[in-house]
Amino acid sequence: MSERSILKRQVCFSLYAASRAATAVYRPLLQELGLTYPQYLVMLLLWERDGASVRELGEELQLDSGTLSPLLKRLESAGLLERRRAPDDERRVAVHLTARGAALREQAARVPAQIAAAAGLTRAEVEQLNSTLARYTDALQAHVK
Amino acid sequence: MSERSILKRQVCFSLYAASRAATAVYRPLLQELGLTYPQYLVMLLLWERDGASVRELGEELQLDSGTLSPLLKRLESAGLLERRRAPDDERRVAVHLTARGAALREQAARVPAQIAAAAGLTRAEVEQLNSTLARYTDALQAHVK
DNA sequence: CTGTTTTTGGTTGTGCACAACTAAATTGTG
DNA sequence: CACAATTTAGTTGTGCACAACCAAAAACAG
Repeated sequence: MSERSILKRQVCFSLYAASRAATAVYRPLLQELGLTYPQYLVMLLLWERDGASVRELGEELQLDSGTLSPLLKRLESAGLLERRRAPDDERRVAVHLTARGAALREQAARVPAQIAAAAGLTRAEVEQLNSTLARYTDALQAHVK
Repeated sequence: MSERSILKRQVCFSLYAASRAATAVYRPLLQELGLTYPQYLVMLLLWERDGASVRELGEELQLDSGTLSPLLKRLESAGLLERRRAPDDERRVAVHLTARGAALREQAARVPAQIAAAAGLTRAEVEQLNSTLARYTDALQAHVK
């Protein structure tokens, strides 16, 4: 293990590299849908929770309005969603799918299987990786606050 | 496990979130050194391999010149390094630390321990996470080419 | 009800990532 | 040697991330 480079010995770098490698695998698949990877994550949420507010999306994705506002604006001008001020609380902006946005779900349904094929990990390994990462993220986030 | 949200069930999102959470823990520590996280990675490499070329740095970091060129320019104007065309092959740009850049290594030496404290994983878990991530990244990268 | 505080979303500015392209230097081939 | 192909850095343009700041709406306190 000591022959690994200075970078590869650090978990942070492995994460950083793995995350970008995963995004690179998604890129060509999502390009067919006209989405970037963060846009795809937003759509995943909206397909399950149409009408979520910007704050709720940000909570799930751990992204602030400085990232989400322009991203949502791009999805809006692509005709996939609409933003409407909530009538009962005008601070909130509810994000609603258009028919086109909702329809995209069918096409996107094929994506996860294609990714899984590329990952080269067993289902059990995926489960374990996922849960270790979740604990790691939680520990780090607790430390920042 | 099925009560996890649509996002948290996907390894790709766990990676994406974990990577950003890790960067967020580094940020205040690196700010004292005047570095961003990707800049810190470049400095880690240079502290071990002063004079590496842009191509070599990009190979290790999996970053292309579109990312590295401006990043190196910022480190250069911060007085931490210099870029010199290699006399034997003028296509290559060798990146050399300045005295200030080399000296920063002492200050940076404290960073990894502070991060480890925040991670909340045992040494064995870190080792396993790291090796699973490396295999995952390799599998994904093989699939892209 | 009035003034303050909090919540919510937005804007601006900086720094990655990465695709697409360019230019210069080197290498390979007939 | 001539000249095509390759290697190496750099530039430009788009889209995240995130800090710092702002404005409007709502909730709260006296």
